Amino acid sequence: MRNFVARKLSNGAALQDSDHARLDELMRHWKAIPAKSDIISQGDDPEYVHAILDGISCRYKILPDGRRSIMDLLIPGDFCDMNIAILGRMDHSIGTLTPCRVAYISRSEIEELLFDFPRIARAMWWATLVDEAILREWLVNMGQRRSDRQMAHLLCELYLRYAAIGWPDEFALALTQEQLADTLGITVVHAQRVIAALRQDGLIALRDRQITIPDIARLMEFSEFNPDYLHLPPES
Amino acid sequence: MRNFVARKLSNGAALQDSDHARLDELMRHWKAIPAKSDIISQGDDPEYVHAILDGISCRYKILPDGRRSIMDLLIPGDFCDMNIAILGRMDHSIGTLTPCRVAYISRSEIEELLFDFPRIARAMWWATLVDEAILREWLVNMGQRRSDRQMAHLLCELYLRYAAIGWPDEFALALTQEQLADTLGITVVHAQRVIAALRQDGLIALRDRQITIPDIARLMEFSEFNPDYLHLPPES
DNA sequence: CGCTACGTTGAGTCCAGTCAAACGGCGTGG
DNA sequence: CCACGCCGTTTGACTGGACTCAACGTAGCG
Repeated sequence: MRNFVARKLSNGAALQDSDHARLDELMRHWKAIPAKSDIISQGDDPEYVHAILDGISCRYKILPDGRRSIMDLLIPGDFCDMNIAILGRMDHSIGTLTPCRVAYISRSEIEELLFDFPRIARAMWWATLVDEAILREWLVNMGQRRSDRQMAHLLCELYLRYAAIGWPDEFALALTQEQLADTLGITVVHAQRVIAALRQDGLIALRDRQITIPDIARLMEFSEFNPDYLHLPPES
Repeated sequence: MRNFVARKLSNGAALQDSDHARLDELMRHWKAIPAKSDIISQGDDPEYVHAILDGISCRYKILPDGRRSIMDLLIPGDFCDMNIAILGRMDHSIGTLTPCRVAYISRSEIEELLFDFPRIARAMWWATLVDEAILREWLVNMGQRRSDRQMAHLLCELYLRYAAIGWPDEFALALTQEQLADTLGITVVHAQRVIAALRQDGLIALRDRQITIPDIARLMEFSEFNPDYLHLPPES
């Protein structure tokens, strides 16, 4: 099984063999978590740092009236709570959307890692800053675009993020319409209509209840997608 | 003139006299920038790190059709581009909304600072992570709340952020309706109606074309404001 | 076989956008 | 000094995108 954490980080810094070896070691310990379970809950002061090895999870908050707001999608290679030690308590929760395999690493191991492997430390910084850039772009997306463009923009981003970790299979997104709706801040009913319209126009396709992208260039043009904010290395 | 950078950072770590002295030294060099000018533009690879000493500026992007999306408001004490060296080029711009005084610090001075003053370094980390938490809350705000609550929520946040740097005067926000509208992702016309409605209900007041808050507790209740995400120390 | 979760469709409502116009303050230049 | 233009604010009428409520379809599963 490939190490998607290493693949992701190598977009942020040129890792060497010793870095890869250490990362492989750290990913040995993992657990399987079913869909729709919390990895960390709001208010926790977690003991371990978690990284997604497989599946999709998300950062989310629940509002007083019960609505859920998804603020981040975490795919294989992403860290959940790298820096939470500095803030103390989690101000949001992290939960699985699909079944996930999640690596857990003790805080002391992380501290050693950052100290002994400066290239990895730099790549971790890069990853943190890219996460922030993604948040900013999501803000633009929600604030300024109509919901069909929003949906298309989100799909473009995920397509590129999967590409950036060298995902072996063709892009196929297994989220439910409710999960997509909570991410975009729209209702399930409206999400359904948006998806239907994008399908009608051939911008996306469904296979096995999963969303696929027949022509990424067309989808990017439709959603005015500019990949700069992902800070990926110039494509090889 | 008080050092708002030091005041802000002391919310994230207990600074000592030597830390304060060094921060005061670093803020010696500054320039005045008129309203509506860029401090850093998209695509730049800035040589200096900037901190706001006075006034309000913002992170923003311009969309292809000319609309502006404001993704962050920077008030005195906030750093603009702490970590941009790692990402290389700016994926957004930073510009003033009101006239500002902006300190500039060379990258090498920053590196020395982070190395020689571990308490400051830790506080900088704290500030970066709080910025991220604010972005996430803005995402919740835009996605899930109606525009009157959105506006109220934003005002509550700014009220607390000004309080957290020990702002000497009563809170009074000098942004135009267009600037607020671009921040919330609504139109100027609608921003005007929202402000008028909040005023009608006595939740906000205008004085000198500036927004003031007669009763912060009422405004917080109205907007379902939960201050946890700002990670401020328990109020003294 | 019936339950549950997810997806689909329709009708009506409402929040926010659009277009348009007018008002007030303020600085500038004739 | 006044006229003018600019900027930000205010108001009105209309439109439209997204929400609400409600029902039905469908596939998987105990």
